[in-house]
Amino acid sequence: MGFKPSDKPKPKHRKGLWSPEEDQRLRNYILRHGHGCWSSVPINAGLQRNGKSCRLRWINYLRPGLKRGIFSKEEEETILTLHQMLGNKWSQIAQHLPGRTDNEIKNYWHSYLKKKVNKVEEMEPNTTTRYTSSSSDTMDSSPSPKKARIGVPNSDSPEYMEKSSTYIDHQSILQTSDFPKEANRGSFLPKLLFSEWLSLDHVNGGGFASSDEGLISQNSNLQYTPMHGFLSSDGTYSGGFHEGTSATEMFSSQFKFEDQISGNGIVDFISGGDVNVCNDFNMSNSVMY
DNA sequence: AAAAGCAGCAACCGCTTCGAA
DNA sequence: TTTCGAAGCGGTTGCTGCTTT
Repeated sequence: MGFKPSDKPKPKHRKGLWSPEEDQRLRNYILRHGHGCWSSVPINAGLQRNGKSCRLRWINYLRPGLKRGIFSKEEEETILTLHQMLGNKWSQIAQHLPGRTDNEIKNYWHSYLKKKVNKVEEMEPNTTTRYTSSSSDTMDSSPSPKKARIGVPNSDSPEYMEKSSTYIDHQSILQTSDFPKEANRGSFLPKLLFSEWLSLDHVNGGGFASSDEGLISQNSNLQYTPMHGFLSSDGTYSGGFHEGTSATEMFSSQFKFEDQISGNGIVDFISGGDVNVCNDFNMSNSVMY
């Protein structure tokens, strides 16, 4: 009996939705050690998942700085514009929507924007597709009537607009003659970096704790929700951005922070000099996962 | 009140790309 | 140059909750 090496049973990986405990384990592990090689993450973190699944969970839901909730009008227009230019390059589109993931954008497209575009095309078959939202249909453009009923601010409301932290200069994109090339390089628009979130949190007295419990407890009015990030005590989402921070302020702070980064890595800005904590997060010109 | 239908979203799957050996 | 493993990406699936009948 016995197994030949090739017959060795592969470890049984859990599938399906992530439990809060799994999230906690993964988050704790990555915040402490960085992800390094994803295939080793579930082993080291004590998870019965495969590395791919861990990576996806981190990127789409656990990664700090994620913004959740309904898309603002600006975001919607950004997606429409970029989709028109880039096609289904969700990751590239996501690079221009700080805090949004490619998966989220893709879902939003398939569940809502695609239909909207089709509707416009049906209504105006002779015109070339106009992706940008017309002002007349923004009020009925809520992607999820269900959610609108449960108190999520309307995307046109001042409250919502204020919370929206996405900014994109459409003109600058359109006027960039070689836009697709530039977009592929992702070099001309601000990006949301994990490091930005860390730095802001750090600067604002967050004192990036080495444990997740510490991280949360530092923000006493934040409540972690396993699926949707952080809820502030008033129930609004606070996915790593600071409420009331304008897009300009946010990006200028990001640029300042980026200025402080030399070379290709983040060095020694958390945990009092424990370089190993963060040197697995590589800094590049694209969104950091 | 129950069942059916629908929509949204989280997660999986498989292909491609990249980099190291 | 080739091979192989890891990461990235986009398409798709399936579950869940809400709405409608």
